[in-house]
Amino acid sequence: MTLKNLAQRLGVSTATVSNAFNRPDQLSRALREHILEEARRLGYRGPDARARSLRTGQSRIVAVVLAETLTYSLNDAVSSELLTGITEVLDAHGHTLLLLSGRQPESPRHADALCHPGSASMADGFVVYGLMPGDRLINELPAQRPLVGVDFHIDARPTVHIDNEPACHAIACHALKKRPRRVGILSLRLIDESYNGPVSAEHRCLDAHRTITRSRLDGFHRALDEHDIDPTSVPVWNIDENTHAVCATVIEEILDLPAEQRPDLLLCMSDRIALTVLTLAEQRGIRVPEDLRLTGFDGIEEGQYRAPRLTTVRQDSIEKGRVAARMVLGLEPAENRLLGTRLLIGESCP
Amino acid sequence: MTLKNLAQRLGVSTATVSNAFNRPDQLSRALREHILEEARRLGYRGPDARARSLRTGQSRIVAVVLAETLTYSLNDAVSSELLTGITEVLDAHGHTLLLLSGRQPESPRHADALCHPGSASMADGFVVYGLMPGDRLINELPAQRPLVGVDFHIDARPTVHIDNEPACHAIACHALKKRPRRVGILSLRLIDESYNGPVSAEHRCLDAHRTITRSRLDGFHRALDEHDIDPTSVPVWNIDENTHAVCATVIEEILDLPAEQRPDLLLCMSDRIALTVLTLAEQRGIRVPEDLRLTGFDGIEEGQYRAPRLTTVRQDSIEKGRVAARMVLGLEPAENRLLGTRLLIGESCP
DNA sequence: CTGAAAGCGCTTACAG
DNA sequence: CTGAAAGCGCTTACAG
Repeated sequence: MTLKNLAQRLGVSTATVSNAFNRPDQLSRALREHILEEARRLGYRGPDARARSLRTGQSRIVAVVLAETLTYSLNDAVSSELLTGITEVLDAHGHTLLLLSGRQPESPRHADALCHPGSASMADGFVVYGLMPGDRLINELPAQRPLVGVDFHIDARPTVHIDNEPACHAIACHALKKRPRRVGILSLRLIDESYNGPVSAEHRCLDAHRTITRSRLDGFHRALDEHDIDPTSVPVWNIDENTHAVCATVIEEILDLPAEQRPDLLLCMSDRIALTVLTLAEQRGIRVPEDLRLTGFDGIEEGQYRAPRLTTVRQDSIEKGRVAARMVLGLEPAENRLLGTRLLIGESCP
Repeated sequence: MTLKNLAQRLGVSTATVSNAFNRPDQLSRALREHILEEARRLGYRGPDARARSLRTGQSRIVAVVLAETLTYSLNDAVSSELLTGITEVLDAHGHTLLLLSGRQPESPRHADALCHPGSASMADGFVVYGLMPGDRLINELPAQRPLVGVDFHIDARPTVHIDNEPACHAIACHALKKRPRRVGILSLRLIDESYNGPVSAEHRCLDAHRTITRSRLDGFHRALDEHDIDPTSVPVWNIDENTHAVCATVIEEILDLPAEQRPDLLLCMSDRIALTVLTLAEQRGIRVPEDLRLTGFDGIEEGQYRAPRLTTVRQDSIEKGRVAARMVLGLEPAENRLLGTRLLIGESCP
């Protein structure tokens, strides 16, 4: 059943049927009702989105391109919040969300795929979240359509960011008010290879301008400096994926150090990391904050209803998503935006 | 830049350019390479997905229609696992995921929207997850395209289910081996209105054939019966949304009952509920399992790395998603499927 | 308020 | 291996 079919059966032109669905003001109320009723009766569900999008050049679809795997992004609280904010705006404006992933789990796709934008070119606009592994995917997206980066910079495109460096400086300053015997930093992906464990001089760090982890590390280091602790003396552990399972392997290594080598303050770059420390410390009878103080980053819900609550930086990822979506839809100027954060003092580092 | 443009510039027909992108075997290797190279040089990113989908009738997009709000679904561990399983299969077969929600947060959309399938008609197939509020949305979807229900039944369509009744019977039997003084049931949405609190005779329950909560309740009741406990004597609390915040209001009410009225065994229909009980009980100095035994449902990760681990039913939602996606793509027969579950004994109810 | 006609950008038999 | 042509289902000026 097509619009043309329907028009023939009803003895009107296709333009009239189209108007019945799209421009109520272009035909009489009675005729419109008649057409809609007959459409329903004959099983015509309305104009086909494929044809419509070709004709109008608009699909009412916005794609979110996620740097991480979809599996990760769907299960991570921060990514989920971002998506929540994006969909909130899209919903309100009659758009829907297409999910694309930059980091395919294992896709030995045929070489042909290289020259195909796939369903990406369906979307009216794009939100790109996180540092993509390579620029290939981004270069395949239609260059003329709006594209907004979140949490990392793309040349010649607007970005939505938070103030990572000052936020980390602030939380570290709070933590360092009470002088620790030994500090450690648990970092999210800081280096350019898949690796979990202590970072040493040989490791090649990711480009500072493009990653949030470098900014966060800079904030920590500035605070350490100001408190007369040599940043180079503070060990940094790299965690390649922000999941309980991956965090746990690195953290166990740290918590199982002899008590005199174990840090009594851990600055973590995510709440997920800090929460995993909390759980594993509990299991080992290490008391937080008495034996080990702990800061997180993100301010996710899970960190705020457990006891002890995390001391952390609250970032409003939902708002980040809203802003990005509004830029893509042209509802606000497409320019770089820096969103603020808030220090949250919990019991994990009072 | 269009395919036609490109063909003109290169002095070949549009068919040849199209074949260069889609059917490598239809032209010489040298010509193909030449075309692809020139395409790149001239900024042509490959055939437009909109036109292609109109022509071929395939968009390589599969839509997931979620009964709950996207906000909820993206933040819930079980929904996220389902989506993970779906995207895994879609990715492997070159499809992408479109997210639709049945339960719009607040959308006073103009009446016109009623007669529009919107971008839904873009998709090649549909996975519908959970009981939709009303059949309207489903009836708007193109009837000829594959559609698979998950966790609830749609007339004349295949469904992927788990064995809710037997699973709940089994976990309740386990819990009732040690006779409780007083049992309570914490149920997910069981009644046909937004309500949080004790369920009484006046409440209208949702249709038994369509909801998983009724099946789960039946399983609990059968076990109670077999253990000589009158099911009608066991209070049931309704929780309208499976989030920490909503669960907490109901649970606080229960935990704050005088000790002699408070249940010492709570059968919960989700791990989220059970975990919230755990957190709130901890805060009140109620010991689990000594003062209060607790069972969950789902087997989400968060329940298995905390101490005490939850006693729960593990359902493999990722597999549920895989199966549903494979059915939609026609990779396996579109027929009703019942997936098994596994009883997980943790310390919350040994 | 209604209809005839062009064309969105592509793919696919089909003829050469 | 290549090209000319039809047509996927719709929307939109435009003329009446």
